[in-house]
Amino acid sequence: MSKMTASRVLRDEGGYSEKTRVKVMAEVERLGYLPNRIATVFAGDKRTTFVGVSIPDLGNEVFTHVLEGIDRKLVSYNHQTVLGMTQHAQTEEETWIETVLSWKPAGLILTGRAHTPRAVQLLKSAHIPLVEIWDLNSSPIDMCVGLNHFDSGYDMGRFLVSKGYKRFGYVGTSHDAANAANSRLNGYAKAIDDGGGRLSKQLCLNDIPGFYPGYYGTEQLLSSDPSVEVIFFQNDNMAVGAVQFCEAQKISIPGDIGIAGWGELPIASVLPYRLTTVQVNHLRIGQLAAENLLLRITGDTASPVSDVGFNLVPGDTV
Amino acid sequence: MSKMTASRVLRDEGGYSEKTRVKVMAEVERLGYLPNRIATVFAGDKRTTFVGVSIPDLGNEVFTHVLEGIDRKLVSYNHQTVLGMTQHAQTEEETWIETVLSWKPAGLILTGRAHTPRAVQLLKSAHIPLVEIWDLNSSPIDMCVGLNHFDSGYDMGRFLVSKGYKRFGYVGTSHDAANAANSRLNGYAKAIDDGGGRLSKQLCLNDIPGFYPGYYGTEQLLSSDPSVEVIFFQNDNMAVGAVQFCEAQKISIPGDIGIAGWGELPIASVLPYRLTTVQVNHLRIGQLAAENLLLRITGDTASPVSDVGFNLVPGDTV
DNA sequence: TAAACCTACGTTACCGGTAACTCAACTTCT
DNA sequence: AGAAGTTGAGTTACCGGTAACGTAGGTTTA
Repeated sequence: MSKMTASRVLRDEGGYSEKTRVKVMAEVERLGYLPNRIATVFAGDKRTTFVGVSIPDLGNEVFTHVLEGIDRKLVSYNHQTVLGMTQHAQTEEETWIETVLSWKPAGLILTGRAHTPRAVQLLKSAHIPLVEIWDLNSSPIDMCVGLNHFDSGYDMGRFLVSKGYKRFGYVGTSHDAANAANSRLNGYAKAIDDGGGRLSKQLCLNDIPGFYPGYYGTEQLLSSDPSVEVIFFQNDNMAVGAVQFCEAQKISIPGDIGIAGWGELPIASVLPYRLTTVQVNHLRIGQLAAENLLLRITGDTASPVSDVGFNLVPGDTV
Repeated sequence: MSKMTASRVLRDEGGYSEKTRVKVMAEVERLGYLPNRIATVFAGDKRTTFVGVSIPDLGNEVFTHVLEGIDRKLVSYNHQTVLGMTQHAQTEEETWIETVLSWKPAGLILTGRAHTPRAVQLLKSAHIPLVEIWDLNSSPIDMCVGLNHFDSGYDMGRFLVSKGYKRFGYVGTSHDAANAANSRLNGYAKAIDDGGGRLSKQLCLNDIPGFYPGYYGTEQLLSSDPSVEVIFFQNDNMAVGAVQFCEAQKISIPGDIGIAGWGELPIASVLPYRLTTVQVNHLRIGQLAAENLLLRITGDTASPVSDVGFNLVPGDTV
């Protein structure tokens, strides 16, 4: 029997008899044959079922939620996630993009919209479906899915202004001007400015945005500027750290100080009071990114810009 | 110029003149040539630089830490992580293994030691480096890295017995008998039995092991059996949920009830007191797994069983 | 009943690298 | 100077699938 006949049976392509099919399948069983998908890709100048997904880091819960949304969707369409942790560095991302492209992925999903010029060049000339997630981008390389971080920061700022606060603080962790957290800070600052308040102290710690930096960041901010009445944190983890600091120091919330987080992470559900925060459906971002990518992989069209939006949660901590 | 000459230059294989090298590199630059690594793998019956990494889910912080340890190490040796979320299901894992193997990965890292018979068969006949992580296994398919979960549960049980507790409780989330958390529970139960105490109530919630299940699980356990004096939780997240529940209900810790967690997750760092827990270096498990795998990929030998151990943290909550 | 058509296969060539071989030109040694 | 070795190339074949084409035998149609 020719290998072509076997190939036809295995691909369920038709053009073979039932008798032949049985014979082929018996042989497959006997030999424990597993197809070499590499050969198929190579032969047909096709692509693998891999989708490269780059995220800044895995320590940050929001990105793992996004990743989970992506992978679940991809798996259900027989695709696999190839992970890329960029450590918030564009050069790392560029290296990773070049490597992953050489393996002929079906598509790419990148976090953030800032890339090196060479990376952009590589992405464009690869001619494969691409989704930039997290921060919304009016002119994506191919597609993008996310929310407007500036607006979410602005809305929080405006809300806090409406609560009567005059002196504002901010605690975050990154110095990277191009990132989304910074857009939130910019929106927040703008809203405060528009509302006649004053952003009297902003802190960008050189740490990961977790509980403990929230804890000591609060301590640091309050000791260097005790006039601050309310603090907006980069995310809920940091805000929870702040709440714990205040509890430990018998600082009343929201009596003595207001606390606001961002991202609605699970931890907030067990606090003694509802945290003021911005609710974002991280899983949905991942799902939508994967869905749009898969549409393009199968040759359909997909919306170039998808806004998943956000919800301000008033809470009880301001 | 023949493509063979170009191939030699690009692989830095020697046997070419400087003049030729310059000519080749100029052409590479001009065409924006990217090598097709698929072709190389295909031609030489070689393997890709992909390493399949299966984890139960991404919602659980411990696994994301392990994954981070793995990926960081792999990246530094020019390998890439292909993610597999098995959703705690062996059949999902089997399907994923089959798919990933057809793409000729350099190696595999699997979480847990329980696999379907067919999966084991596939893994054995693939003849590639393989590390089973998390729970220690005296007879791994190839290699394993982790700790003895039974022992960690036993040690915690013995410690609590030594503190004078008589009536014990447990709150976890899974019903899967083969998993590591269950080994901890078994070790815990054995220590209580050996110490003459009584495991009067154990709860296995059908939920993810997060803060909120810890919160309502505690409520459920205490209302159904108020005699329980100390509760061991599946992980720190659940224990923190329990602490929050007790704070909300004005139940004193450790006066009215003892709380013990497992895994030393970051959240514990901002509690008002030090949580009694078991410290495990999750990142180290990932790193070591990747290290051993890479050793085997490059043809060296690596230890078949690596125990990363654990530390009981006495804390202030019992 | 002959032409037209379909069914179930087999044959050939190709994808893009690289191992293994060949070979001309040049260098070094006896 | 001739033999032997070295250097910098080119040539050929192959990896495992599949697209495209070929074809023998059976079936349908005019």
